[in-house]
Amino acid sequence: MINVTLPDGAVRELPDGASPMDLAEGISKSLAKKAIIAKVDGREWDLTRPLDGDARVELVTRDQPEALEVIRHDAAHILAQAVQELFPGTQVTIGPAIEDGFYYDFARDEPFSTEDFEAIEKRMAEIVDRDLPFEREVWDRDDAIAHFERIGEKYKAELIRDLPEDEVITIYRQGDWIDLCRGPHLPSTGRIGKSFKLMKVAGAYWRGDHRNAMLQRIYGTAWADDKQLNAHLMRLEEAEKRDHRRVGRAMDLFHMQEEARGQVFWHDKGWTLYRTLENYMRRRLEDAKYEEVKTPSLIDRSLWEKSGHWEKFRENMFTAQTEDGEVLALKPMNCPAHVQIFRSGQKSYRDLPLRMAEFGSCSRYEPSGALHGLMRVRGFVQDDAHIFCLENQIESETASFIELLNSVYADLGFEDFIVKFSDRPDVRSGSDETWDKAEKALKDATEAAGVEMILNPGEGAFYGPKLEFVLRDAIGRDWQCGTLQVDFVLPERLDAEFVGEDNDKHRPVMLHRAILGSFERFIGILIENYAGKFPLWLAPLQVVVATITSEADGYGEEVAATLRKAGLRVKTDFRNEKINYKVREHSVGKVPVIAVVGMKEAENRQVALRFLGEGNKQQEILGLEDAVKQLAESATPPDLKRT
RNA sequence: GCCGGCUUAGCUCAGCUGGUAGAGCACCUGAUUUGUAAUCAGGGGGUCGGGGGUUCGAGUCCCUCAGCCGGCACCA
Repeated sequence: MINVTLPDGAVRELPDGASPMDLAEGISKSLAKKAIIAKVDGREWDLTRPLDGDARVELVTRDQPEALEVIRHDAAHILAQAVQELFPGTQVTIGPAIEDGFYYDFARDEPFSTEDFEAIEKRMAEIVDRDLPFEREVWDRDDAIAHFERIGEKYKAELIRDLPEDEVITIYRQGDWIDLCRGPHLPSTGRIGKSFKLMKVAGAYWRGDHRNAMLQRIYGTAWADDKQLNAHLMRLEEAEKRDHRRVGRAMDLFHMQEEARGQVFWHDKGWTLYRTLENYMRRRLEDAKYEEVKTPSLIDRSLWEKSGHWEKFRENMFTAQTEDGEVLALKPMNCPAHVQIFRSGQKSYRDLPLRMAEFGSCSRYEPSGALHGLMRVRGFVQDDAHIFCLENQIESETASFIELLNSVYADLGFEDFIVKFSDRPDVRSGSDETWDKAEKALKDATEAAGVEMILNPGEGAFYGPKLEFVLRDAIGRDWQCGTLQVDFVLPERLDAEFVGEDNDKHRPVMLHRAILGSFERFIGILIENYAGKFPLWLAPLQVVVATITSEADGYGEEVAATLRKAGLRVKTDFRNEKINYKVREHSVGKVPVIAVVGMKEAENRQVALRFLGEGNKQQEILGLEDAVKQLAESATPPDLKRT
């Protein structure tokens, strides 16, 4: 007999060789039905896998979030089986559960198309109906390799070969189909249900390496029930409406075109938004004791060679050649230029920390496939700054940077975001000792600031480790916006120095940092976050004064003039149209406030303010002076409200 | 850059197995002076992404280039 301890502390006796399923059935039929997997002493465990002794056992049921991962993983297996049944000769590789779904990578000469999805989904449903038990088997390593080689699954064989020597090779069987897999799985295919849907096909390199073969990845989504599935599909549909490219066109913010790939034509309204954001950032930087500079766009290649960028990023730099053979590069970033300003004249330890900011226009020749609306462009402006400081100032500078970033993000509507810590990459500059020092300094400082971070191994910059502040777009894609990088390398390479207390020359440490990252990307995220319905202070057009009859136009003009005088961005709509028409048009155009003016208002010197909202007509009739006062106040940028 | 898909009016999209292009919205004109999400009537607008080919005939089939979209790779 074995003793099983339940989460509530109760202990149950079960016969030897009993499985978590037996446990569940012993408790209640409905639990046995709802159970997905078990956690045995904290380890994930198949329900049907016999327990190997006394243990703490927890049953994970269908309604728990962890269950979704298992359902999705199972769905990936079923997808692979369906594909192999329908398309013989297709090799399987890997197929994990991911956020909202799963994928499976296949090797096949013929491309899959979304037109194949219907047939594949149908076959998947059949496999669910077959209710095949998932059976876990432990295989000998060499047998497993030989088996997969024999059936022509060279990717699987390679995977097994590369597993650590002591790894237990487990194979999961569903009917006559088997796959190398760590598990766990549901007891049978019937338990998964049919709340899944194939979403898209895409190319993906074997093992994520571009030197390897290109596989075909089929993405799917899977949920515990149809309600969840439909809710997810609905969310996606809603998210699509927030796409910054779509909203940007609809609101006439910007456009892009072939002749200037990866660069933005900012229209009047988009540029107003941009400038509002820039002015806000400028005030925040001034408050935080930064100085602002401006450096050249075209800089001789010799400087890029010194900094190390030429060697590492030459292919991604735009260059220009003069008549006499001089090669210049359009600056892809600002740091070497800032070091030049630091180097001009003498710097003393008394000048440190020196915080040098620039709204720096940068150009990078990004790979064609990487371009993506405003999120990934070739011409962009960073809210860049470099903090030249002493080693013992890294911690306090990191702390105040994180505080500033938090405050800026909160003002712009982002309360939570992910922070990643990226350490030394394989190809890098600087000695291991320098890296040890830089990584420790950044990590300690971040921890001291109380920030939770996710480790992102090997993803640092070539000159130093970095903190990445990641925001999410409407459909869940992550984009790095803010960053903080500790750099002991560039000051050395570019020979930056200051005179210390001891009257000797010393190297400063450089902190590279950005809050928005690039205006382009950040505005893209901002558009999607607000779905174009910006808070009043950011909205490019804040108020439309719309008259009901042309008799009120004179008063309407006066209202508009008064609002403009109070600093608001105002347009008038005196067209010969019904008020319904005007309200609809400006609501669709996401104008935050419509000031409706008819003869009633004109006679009483009032305005009817209608605020952008979900269907419900929120309006307020105010005296002109009160209305102006109220609007001017709510249009005040958050930082100016605080002072 | 790689794999796949897409590209028809300003926008969103129709156009079956090849027989020389349509809708809604937008735009323009006229009428309507209107009270909180679309007033009515009329009108203009497309070398169907570029180039090449097959065919008596190509928006439709084939090749090629470009751009965009979705992933992957890259991201100082």
